[in-house]
Amino acid sequence: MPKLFLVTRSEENYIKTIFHLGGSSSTLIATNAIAEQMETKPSSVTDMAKKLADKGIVYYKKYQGVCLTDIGVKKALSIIRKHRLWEVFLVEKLDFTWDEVHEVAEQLEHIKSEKLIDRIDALLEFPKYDPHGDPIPGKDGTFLKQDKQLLSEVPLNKVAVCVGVKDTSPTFLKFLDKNKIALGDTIEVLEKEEFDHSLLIKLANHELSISHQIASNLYVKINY
Amino acid sequence: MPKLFLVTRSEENYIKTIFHLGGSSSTLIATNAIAEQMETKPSSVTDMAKKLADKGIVYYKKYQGVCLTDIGVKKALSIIRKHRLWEVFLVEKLDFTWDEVHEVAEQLEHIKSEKLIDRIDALLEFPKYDPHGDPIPGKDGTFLKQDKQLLSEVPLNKVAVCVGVKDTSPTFLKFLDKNKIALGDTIEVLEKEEFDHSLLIKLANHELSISHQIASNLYVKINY
DNA sequence: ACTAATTTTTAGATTTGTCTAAATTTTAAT
DNA sequence: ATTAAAATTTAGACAAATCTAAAAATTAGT
Repeated sequence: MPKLFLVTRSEENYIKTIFHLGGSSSTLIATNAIAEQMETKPSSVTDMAKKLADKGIVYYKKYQGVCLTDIGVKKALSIIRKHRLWEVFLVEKLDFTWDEVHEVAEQLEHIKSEKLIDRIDALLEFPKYDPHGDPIPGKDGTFLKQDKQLLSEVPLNKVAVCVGVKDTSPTFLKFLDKNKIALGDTIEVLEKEEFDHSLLIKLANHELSISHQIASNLYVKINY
Repeated sequence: MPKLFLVTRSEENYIKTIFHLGGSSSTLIATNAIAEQMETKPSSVTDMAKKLADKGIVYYKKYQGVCLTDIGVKKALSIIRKHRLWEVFLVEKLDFTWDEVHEVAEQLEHIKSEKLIDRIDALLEFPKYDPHGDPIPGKDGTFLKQDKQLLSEVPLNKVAVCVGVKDTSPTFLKFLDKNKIALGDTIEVLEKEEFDHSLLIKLANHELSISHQIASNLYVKINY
C-alpha cells in the first residue's frame, strides 16, 4: 500500500497546474511551461517533478516533461472540485463577485476535510458548474467535459448563451461587468468585421462591438 | 511604518497559543509551557520567540518567557475571531457536531481574507459565542470576558446554565453527549460528596453523579 | 548559601521548497 | 551534419521551521 496520503500545499499547486496545462491523458508538459504558469523557475519544477514521480503522482521523463498518473489525475480533480465548490459558495452564499472569488478559493481549496467539502456541496445543492461556467468534478472523480466554444468561433446570426470565460483576470471580468455581459446572457452574432475580426453582437437590451481578443476569451453554448 | 503584515501560519499558531496561556496583559509565559501545549521542543519555541520579538509581536525576556505586545494581542484576537466564527458556521450551517469542529477550524482560521470572515460573520447574523460557549472577539478587537465559572465551583442548590467546556477533547465532548449534557442546559447542584468531591446534579429530566474531574471541565453561568 | 535539579538557550544538523549559475541535453538552422 | 540557440538538469546555496545534544542560567532543597 503506497502512502500517497501526505500531499503538501506546494505539491497540490503543481498537480493542479499540470492538469490545467493538459497533463492528464499522457501528454507530457514541459518544465518551462509549468514554471511560467506558476511564476517560478524551471529548476524548481524539476525538483518537484522528481518528488512527485517518487510518490507516484506524475510520470516524469527527463528532458521531456511530466504528466499525471491515474492517481495524479484523481488528486487534481479533487483539488479542482474543492476550488470550484468554494467559488460557488462565495458567490451564492457570501455575495462575492466573479472577479473576487479566485484568490480566496486558491486558499480554501487546500483545506483538508472530506466531510467539509461534501457538506458545502450539499448546502449548495450539488451544483454542476462554477461561477465561471466551468464544470465541477464529481466526488467519484467524474468530470463533465463541457460542449462550450469560444464566442469568436460562433457563426453569424447564431444565438448562444454565455457560459464562461477563458481569461479569468480581474481586468477582463470587470470589463464584462461594465458592458453588462453576465453568465447566462443570450448573445447573437450580428456582424463579423473582416478587417480586424471584431464582432457586433446583440445582447438582451443593447448592441455592442467587441474586439477579437474579447470574443476569443468568452465561452458560449449554442442553443439547439 | 513597521511591516507587520507578513505573519506565517506557524507564527499565527504560536501567537494563538501564547494568548491562550494567558500571555496578554504582560504575564510572561514560559518557553516550556508553550512547547508542551504545542507538542514541540523548547528550543523551537526560543527560536520563534526571537523572531516574533523582532517583528514586534511579542516581548521576549531571556530565560523568563514571552508575552504579547499590543500588536500581538490584536493579531491573536483576529485569529481567535476567525476560529470561533468558523466553528459556528460548521455547526449552524453544515451540521457538524461539537467535537468535530475544532480540527477543521484550526485550518480555516488561517485563511487570509478580511472580506471572507466579515461575510461569514454576517451570514451567521453576528454571533456572540461559539459552539463551546466561548465569546467571539469583535472585528474592532473588543473581547467580552465571560462571567462563567467552573461547575465544580458552584455552591450547593444553585441553578446554573451550561455555557461551555474547558477540556475540548472529543473524549470529553462525547461523554457529555452520552449523558445528555448540552450547551444551554440548566444544571442544579444537589449534593457535594466530601470524600472525592464528586457532585450530584439535576438536569432537565434526570439526576446524575459526576466526578470532580468532569465538574472542573464544565463552564456554567449562574442565573440571577 | 551552596549544590542539585530544572529550565532555557546555543550551536549545529535536517527537511522542504526555493534560487542562481554552470553543465548538459534537445531542438532548430543553415 | 554541424553548430548555434533554447530548454532542462545538476550542483551548491539559502531561508524557514524544526530537531538533538551540549552549555548556560535559573530555581529549589537542605
